[in-house]
Amino acid sequence: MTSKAEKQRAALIPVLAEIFRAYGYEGASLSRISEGTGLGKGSLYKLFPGGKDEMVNAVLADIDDWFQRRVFRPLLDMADARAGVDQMFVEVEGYFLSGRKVCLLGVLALVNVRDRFAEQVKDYFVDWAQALQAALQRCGIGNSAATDLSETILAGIQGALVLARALDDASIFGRCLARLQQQLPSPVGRDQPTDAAP
Amino acid sequence: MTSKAEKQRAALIPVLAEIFRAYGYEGASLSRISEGTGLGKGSLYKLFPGGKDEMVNAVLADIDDWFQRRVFRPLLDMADARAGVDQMFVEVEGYFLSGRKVCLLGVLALVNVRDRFAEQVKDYFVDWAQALQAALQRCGIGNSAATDLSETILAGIQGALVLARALDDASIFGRCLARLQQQLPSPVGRDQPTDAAP
DNA sequence: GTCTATATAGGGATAGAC
DNA sequence: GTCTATCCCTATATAGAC
Repeated sequence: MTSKAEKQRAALIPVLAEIFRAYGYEGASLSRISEGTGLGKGSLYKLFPGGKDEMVNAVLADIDDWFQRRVFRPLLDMADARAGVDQMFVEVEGYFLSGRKVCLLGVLALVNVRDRFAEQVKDYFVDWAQALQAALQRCGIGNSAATDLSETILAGIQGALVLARALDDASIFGRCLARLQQQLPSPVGRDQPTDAAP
Repeated sequence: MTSKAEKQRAALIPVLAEIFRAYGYEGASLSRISEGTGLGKGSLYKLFPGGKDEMVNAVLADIDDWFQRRVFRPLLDMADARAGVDQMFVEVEGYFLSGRKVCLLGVLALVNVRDRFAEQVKDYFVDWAQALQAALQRCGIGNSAATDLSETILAGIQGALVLARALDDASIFGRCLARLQQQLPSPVGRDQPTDAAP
């Protein structure tokens, strides 16, 4: 049983995630990783023989797992679809620390190390889009409208992270999420305060 | 007169922009730049004594100039504010090649070389947000609603680029832009086909 | 299991030949 | 003005001491 090493590996994932998030793949040098984790390079290679690539893959697997459990599956499984969508917004806001953290998948999507992690990046967004689309349909939205809204919401979230970071103003993230949520149909017996103003 | 060198520099900017866009700051090595521009490192340093930093700054200045002329100033100056906003969407779609190119400012916003270009990144988005907000107000939208919508649109554009790239599907970009445009008030005598269904 | 030392490659940057 | 050669540093990765 390599349980010790496995536990250690698992404990490192969040730290590694933070570093890759902050500096990107190329910007996250082993020295920085060594400094951030408090482990020498030798130890790092014992735990991740594949080097940075393996670290990123481990981080991506962990992120995927988190989203599957906390976001995608609730969207697909919850009896009350609308509640699943609402939960998604709550989880997402928490996950990105209300806009102070950036999306590693988004970072990897933009730069051209992308080709190395393209499938995982794509799968992540495809899974999310499909789960959200299905939930929106179950909310009573038509097929193509649900696809559109799902796309709008995913793009809106990613863009909110970019903008919050660019303007160095985390509050943008919450506001964007709230407006995206307003585009949802009212959950029964509540009207949307979008158009008619006093 | 160093006009020759200046012209050469100017001609290089778009190539450099493409490289930084594709690979990010850290991923754009001088070898890649040398290969992409067809110039040796020596020549590059003659033209940009400050190295990569100066190259990026030159690219950012060029981008800023382009957006000022084609997007921000029209938004601020055109008598018909709504036409200015419409032009923005057209220009943006063209600029990002309908979603096949990514936004360098967005890339720089996400990774932590960011601190080095933070002001320029911030200024770019601030200028855009302010110009758009002003135009939207002139379209008859209330102050705070215009701020909200301006934020939504900027985030939506950036997010659409991320998503298009992540899913490797450029068509996403156009669809997202179109939906953002639908959130604008109707330009007089045309109704929004959003809510009322057949 | 951890770190230090080291191998090897590639990074940015400059000097100098042409 | 351009490239080649070169400097020095940092990067990744490994080997081996403890």
